[in-house]
Amino acid sequence: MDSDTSRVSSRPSSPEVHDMFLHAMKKHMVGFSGTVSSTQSDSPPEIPADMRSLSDDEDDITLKMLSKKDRKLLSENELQGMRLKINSRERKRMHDLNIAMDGLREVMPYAHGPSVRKLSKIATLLLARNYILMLSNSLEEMKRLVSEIYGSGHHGSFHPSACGTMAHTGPLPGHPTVSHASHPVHHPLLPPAVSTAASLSATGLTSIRPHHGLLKAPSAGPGPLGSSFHHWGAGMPCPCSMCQVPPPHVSSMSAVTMSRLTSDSK
DNA sequence: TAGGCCATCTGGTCCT
DNA sequence: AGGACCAGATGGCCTA
Repeated sequence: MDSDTSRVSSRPSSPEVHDMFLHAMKKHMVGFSGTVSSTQSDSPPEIPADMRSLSDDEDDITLKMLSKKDRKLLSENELQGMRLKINSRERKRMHDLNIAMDGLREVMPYAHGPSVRKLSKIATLLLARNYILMLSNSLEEMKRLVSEIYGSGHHGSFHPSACGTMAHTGPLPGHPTVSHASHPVHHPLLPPAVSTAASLSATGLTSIRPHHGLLKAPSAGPGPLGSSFHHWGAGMPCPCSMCQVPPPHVSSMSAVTMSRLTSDSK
């Protein structure tokens, strides 16, 4: 379910069982603060001492609840029951949302190793967006190449002009910079035209904290997200279309090359 | 210790 | 009426 089990497991994920009694008690506490913190209500051991003295006397509570002279109390109890139901629904909703978020994380091309921290929600969403943009660009580029090659029969320019718009700027984290020296690499998880620090901040990516160092290994690259996102270091194939086709020094493209290109880019 | 991230509660709003 | 969705508040956990 939640990939960050170590963290999540430290929290009571479904406190509704033991909470029924706790909430009922808290509602009957005289002078109990209206702002009931979640963690307080979720953690039975944290019941204040004065409250524990009440919890010991369950019969007293039951008596109060059943007392017909205090009809308001009953309605409050009903209210509390409703509140518990609503809280439970909300919890379930958020859990489902987290499950979906985990599903998104799983298909994100960042290193999934145990040494890598889980992407935060905001980072996951932003990276997913940029990844989709990159894939869309790659698809368009591929379409253009195919139509250019098979349409006009012109084999002269292999390097896609779309590369210019994809802003291959810095060395990709995990990528050997040398291999891309003549082939600046666009970062697949960055917006197509945003690789500079300035444009990054414009997209809000730089506003994301490096997430406690997504990579615990200190050998992250110097790129904009180099210290945080080590996408291709864990055996993940770089989805960059340029990394899946022959290097640009192959000036003429043979049919064999093209078939490889199309098959590899799937 | 500050700041980031998170889970949960809660009240409000909208929809069916 | 009940449920889904949302945003604000709150407090815990973790890391730099």
